[in-house]
Amino acid sequence: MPDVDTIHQRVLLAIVEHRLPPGTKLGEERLAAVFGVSRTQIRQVLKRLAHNSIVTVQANRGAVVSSPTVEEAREVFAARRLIEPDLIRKATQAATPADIKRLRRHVGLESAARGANDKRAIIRLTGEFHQSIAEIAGNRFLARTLRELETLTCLVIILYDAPNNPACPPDEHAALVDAIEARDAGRAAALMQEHLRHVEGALDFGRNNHGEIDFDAIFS
Amino acid sequence: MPDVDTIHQRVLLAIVEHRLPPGTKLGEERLAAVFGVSRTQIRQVLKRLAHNSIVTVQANRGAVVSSPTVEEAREVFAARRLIEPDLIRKATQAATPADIKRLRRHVGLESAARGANDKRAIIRLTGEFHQSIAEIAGNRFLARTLRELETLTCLVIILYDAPNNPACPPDEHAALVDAIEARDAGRAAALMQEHLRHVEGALDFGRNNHGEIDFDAIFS
DNA sequence: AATAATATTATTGGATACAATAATTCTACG
DNA sequence: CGTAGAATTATTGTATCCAATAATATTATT
Repeated sequence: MPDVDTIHQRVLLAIVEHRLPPGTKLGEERLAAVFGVSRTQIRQVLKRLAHNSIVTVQANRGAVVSSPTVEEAREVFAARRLIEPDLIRKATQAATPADIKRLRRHVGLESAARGANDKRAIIRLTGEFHQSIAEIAGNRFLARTLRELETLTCLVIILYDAPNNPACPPDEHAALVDAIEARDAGRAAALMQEHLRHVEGALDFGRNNHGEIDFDAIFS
Repeated sequence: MPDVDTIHQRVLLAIVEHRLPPGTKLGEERLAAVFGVSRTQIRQVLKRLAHNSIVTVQANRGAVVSSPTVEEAREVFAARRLIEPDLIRKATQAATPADIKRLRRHVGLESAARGANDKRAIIRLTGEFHQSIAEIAGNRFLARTLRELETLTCLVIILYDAPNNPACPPDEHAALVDAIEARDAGRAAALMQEHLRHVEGALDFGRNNHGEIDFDAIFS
């Protein structure tokens, strides 16, 4: 019988891996049955997700996986461009040899997933990479904010990515680790900024999100 | 009969205004009686506060107002020094004349509260000023993070401020509004950074927090 | 008399039952 | 045949009840 934290993690993972796309209704009874727990537990999970904007709850109408608007998507990236260069600067100073080893191993896993064309693993590992850097940097509040932004990024990508778009430019993570290992905080920060611009640049905000139809655009 | 949001606000305000200092036990039944609601509502409020680190819950032992450690305090300020200069930059670009007028009026309220020596009003208004800038900047995720950091700052101040320390250097907020009005984003950002350094600098992290006793320090 | 073990009490955690609201289906009328 | 209204169903929101855990008081023993 899984506890609230476990359920939260599993639902989050399902959302991140795009098994629960934006717009999906998350009924309480349904989830309770799936995890074999009472609604009480599910309710806590949904509240938590809602607090991070991962899920949107309407009064008396339940929870659905959020569909970030174009504005929200831009704000997510603006926030990441602000926070992550600073985090990697701090990480470059704070990283122990063990940390760097761990990052290298992680990049290896990413390559493997890319080789196997395992998209879900790629998405998950990509997110974990950025969060690992946040942890090494050692500011729990910024790390928490990044965790939230990272998850939202996954929703944004599924809504707005241009077709046949590589999830994350393949070897930029490796370059980031190189800069950390060289203790070159300036380069690391610059690479991170560039990296985030690449990810955002690969999106197509003109294209409407899949869930809702923009009648204005159609009948104009 | 107040709803969850109202109760959340009122508890938060009480914490911010130092009427509920760090370490205060927040018993569910007690709060439920105070607000005339059931424990169910109170639990939601406490969960929400816990999620923002305002309150700390121990399993089966209830919730207490958090006592940020020295490390956490430094991390709060590090995060603010990163986020707020950027926010005021954005606010400088985005601010409408009405926004600027509102900020001026707010600074006026702060002066008045300082004149009346109303410490609780000073603390509250100071926080609201920073949050107003975040709203004008228009990034809801950064604004949310700042809101959390602001509240934690209030806890940090009560724990670590040097006695007889002016809450916030009096006229720096006015100078910030001046820079916004002059559309000088660079100056605004620099002033903000300086402002935050002043606030942090006025704290005494050597002094132990009031709640817990450091036996190691005493018997060494 | 002091301490340890035990019993009691208080408080939190969770499930269930009930109430309120929204969604759906059915029926009646145009 | 289609639409509007009403009844039904499903789902969320809330309170209460019970169980589990921790804190406190009591008692017994050395």
